[in-house]
Amino acid sequence: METRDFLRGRRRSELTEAEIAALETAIERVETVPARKVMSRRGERMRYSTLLVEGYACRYMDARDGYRQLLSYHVPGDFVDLHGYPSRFIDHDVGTISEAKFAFIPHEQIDRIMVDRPHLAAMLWFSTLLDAALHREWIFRIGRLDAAGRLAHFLCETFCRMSAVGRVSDNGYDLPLTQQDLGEATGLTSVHVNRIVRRLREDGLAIVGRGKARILDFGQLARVGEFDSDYLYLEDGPWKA
Amino acid sequence: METRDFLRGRRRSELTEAEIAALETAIERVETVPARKVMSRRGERMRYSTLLVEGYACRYMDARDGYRQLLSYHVPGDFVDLHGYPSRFIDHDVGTISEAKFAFIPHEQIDRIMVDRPHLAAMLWFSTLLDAALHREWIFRIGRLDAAGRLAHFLCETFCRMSAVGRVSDNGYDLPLTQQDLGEATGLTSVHVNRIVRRLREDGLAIVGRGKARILDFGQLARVGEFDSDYLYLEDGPWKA
DNA sequence: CGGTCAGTTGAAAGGCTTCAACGTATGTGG
DNA sequence: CCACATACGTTGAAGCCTTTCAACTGACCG
Repeated sequence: METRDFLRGRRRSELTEAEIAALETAIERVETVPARKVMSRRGERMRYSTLLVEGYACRYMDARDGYRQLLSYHVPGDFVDLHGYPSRFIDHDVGTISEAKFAFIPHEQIDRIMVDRPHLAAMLWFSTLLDAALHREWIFRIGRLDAAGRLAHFLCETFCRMSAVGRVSDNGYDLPLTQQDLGEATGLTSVHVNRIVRRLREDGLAIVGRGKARILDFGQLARVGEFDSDYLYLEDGPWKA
Repeated sequence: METRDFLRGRRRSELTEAEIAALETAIERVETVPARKVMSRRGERMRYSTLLVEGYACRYMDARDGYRQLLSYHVPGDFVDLHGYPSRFIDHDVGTISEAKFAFIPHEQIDRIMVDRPHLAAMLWFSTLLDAALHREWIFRIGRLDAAGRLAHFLCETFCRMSAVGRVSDNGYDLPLTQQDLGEATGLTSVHVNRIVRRLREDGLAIVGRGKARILDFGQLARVGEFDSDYLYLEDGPWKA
């Protein structure tokens, strides 16, 4: 059951047994990829899409001067490059953060789903729109929040998403990002991320470091980050007070 | 032919006559909406999706302190809130910029397209992924470029998109955005936008004002904004030197 | 012709970056 | 088991890009 976490914890994602089985049989192979490895490159022709089964990955773009901008962060259950299906190629890079396990689904299999299973097709479409909603929230985060707000918002987001796929215990979860990575996700320098992480810790909001995050005061963190989990389309959980 | 501009000028968007006809007959009604009017509100239940036929619109989110963040800018041919189809509601606001004409397509009609016309359905899906690609570029723009770069990038993007749908003449096009709006799109204040617009003009790159933009030196503007039109999936045009 | 809204400009303040050095953990080879 | 390399994290000081605050201009309109 490699598709176990696909759309897990999301509203409006009712899949029938038959649909889950269809998705499962569409998988060609499952592969484990080392940490910090490029999976797909900008402009590359895509013949399959990959579902992240275990581990963490991200999308990113490179600026001319060598700086990176992270575009999204992915957790198990995310259909990472389904964006390459309708257009047959992708416009950004995809890479792993930690060691990760991917299920490969050839595009011909998705073609068949489009023809035979309109509802499952709509759910695949839906999952790419969840990414779009995530992107919009990142625009808001970077465009309108200050450094502390950006970090707080990012932490709230990862907390909720990890919780939805059962990867949170005692308000802590794996977050294998360096301060450099966090800066590339939030449009900040690693130096400034360092100072903000420290402030969040001193203020008792969250502890970030050593590949882990622990949320100490979600309510306060959500206030600082102007975070509202609606855009994640999650079933009810601890983040809805 | 209200769907005349749908996917116009985009690569990988071959629609058959029958598909265009099917889309055309899916339209329930066409409506003209005044400038600066809210079309859909965050959290609203959606029963139809709208195709922008003429005029300009945008997506946006409000921050607590009253500031807005624009999330995308829409030109004729854009299927603005198709994002509300698979999930039945939207997570952001949509409003007009100028007076605009919309074609309304009920979700039941899209359901039928999903069942009867898998290829057209894939094209609808594709059009929402163009939005996602746009969102990613906006993240990059705001996260990694300075003020001049952000404005330059935004101008290159609107220039290319307007050109693709035949709304550019003599390198000039309608851009009915105030400097305040431009600031909300780029994560800047209107005061700073003013200074940058002035600099772009003095440097001979572009003239922005009075609801119009004119590109004087696209190559230089693209360099400043680190702009590459790949993500727009456009047929060849003047922007590919 | 006053009122409003967009645009313009100057001066001061501030948040974040830059630069640079140092600390700390982990791993590897002699 | 220590010496060394490397990568990540920490801290301070200086500088700059952008914001903030404030005032003024110009265009349009009832």
